[in-house]
Amino acid sequence: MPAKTVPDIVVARLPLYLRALTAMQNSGKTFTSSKEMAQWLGIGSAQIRKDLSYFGEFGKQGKGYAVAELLEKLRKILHLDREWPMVIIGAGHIGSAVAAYPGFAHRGFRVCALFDNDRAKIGTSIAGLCVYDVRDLPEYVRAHNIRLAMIAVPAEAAQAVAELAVSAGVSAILNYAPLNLVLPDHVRVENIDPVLHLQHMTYYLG
Amino acid sequence: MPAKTVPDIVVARLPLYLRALTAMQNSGKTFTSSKEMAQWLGIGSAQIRKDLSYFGEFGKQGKGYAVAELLEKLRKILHLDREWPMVIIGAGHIGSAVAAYPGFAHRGFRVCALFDNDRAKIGTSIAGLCVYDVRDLPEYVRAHNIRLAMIAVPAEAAQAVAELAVSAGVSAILNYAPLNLVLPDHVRVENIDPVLHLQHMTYYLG
DNA sequence: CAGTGTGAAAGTCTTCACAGCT
DNA sequence: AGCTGTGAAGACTTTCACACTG
Repeated sequence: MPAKTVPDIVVARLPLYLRALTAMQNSGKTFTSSKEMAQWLGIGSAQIRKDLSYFGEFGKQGKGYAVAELLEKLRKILHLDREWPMVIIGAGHIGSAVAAYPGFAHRGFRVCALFDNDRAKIGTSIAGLCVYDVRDLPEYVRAHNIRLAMIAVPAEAAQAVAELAVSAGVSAILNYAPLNLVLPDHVRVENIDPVLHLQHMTYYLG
Repeated sequence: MPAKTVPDIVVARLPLYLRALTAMQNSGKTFTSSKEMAQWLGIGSAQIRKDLSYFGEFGKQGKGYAVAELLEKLRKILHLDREWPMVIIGAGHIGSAVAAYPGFAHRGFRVCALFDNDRAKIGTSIAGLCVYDVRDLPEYVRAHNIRLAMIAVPAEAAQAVAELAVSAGVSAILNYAPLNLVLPDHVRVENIDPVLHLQHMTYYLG
């Protein structure tokens, strides 16, 4: 569908549009406009129109966008017209909290299992999910065709488990460990480090 | 110190440099170069040099950068030469996990207290911190001169508590609720929504 | 020589502004 | 009349490449 190749930064905004549209739908709206979405999101309306134009023409001239229809299109574009199974590697503080996060299910994702190397945790269950030995990760990933992993182990261990996951077939990683993972180009990595955000903001807090 | 005004995107990278340098220091390195840092971070060396040049000249020609010295300079620039007290609003899943996160203390931040509106939680303690009534937030923020808050309440409640926090003097917010907060321009807001990252990545997972 | 600091060039992203559709 | 979709302009960011320094 994309005629030109789509800038990554544009792709990154689509989930934002999805989120705003979902909120609108939940509040009963059936139509919206680039202007309304823009106010909601705090960005410019032209940007939204241009971003969407990379993927097709979804609006009705003079009327705006049908919320349900645009939602469906965006979901298809982002491959959210299916459910993505995920594993979490690391069953400590962060891993447990992420496993218990109720926000995944309704937005396209399902946490299947946790992995750890701590014998005290292996075999227990967290948030209703089994904790397996990290050595069984490759087998599990292959058996269940897992493409997505979240890494929530200490920084020292992160690179090694990331490589293990990738060698088993994982091709996208959401990394909570505070370091930069170095992985083959075909693997997508996104990072979450709250401290980075805080340190960014303190710059402005004279 | 900044002669020109510094692009925000440059400021956003400084914490990354800080993190890499800290890791280098912990592994015993005393000198590094823009090239080495660049490999570590997966970006270009020229970018690092140019970013740093907005703030001064920190390198030694032909030698590189003294790790400890550059760390100190960056900390000063980001105002991390002090400890920032923070509050967490919302003592549910996410708030509790964030409160228990051990990664703040050594990177310039200290969680002081949690706030919630659930009578069952108020008065209890989580991760060694008191949970207070959210109605006492303004008083607490003023009394302790809090500038930073993390919001971890359900989406429906987030805008209201953000406004409450801001009216009491909070000027930077790290928002874990999955919506866009609309606040006065002088308030800095950064958002963390793991699902956004996942949805970004699934685009590329054919 | 190895590596910084930096103008200038190249590249990318956002915003403008308007033709065209309903 | 109101709003989309989009070239073209403008703004911003990254990268290049080299004079300069210890």
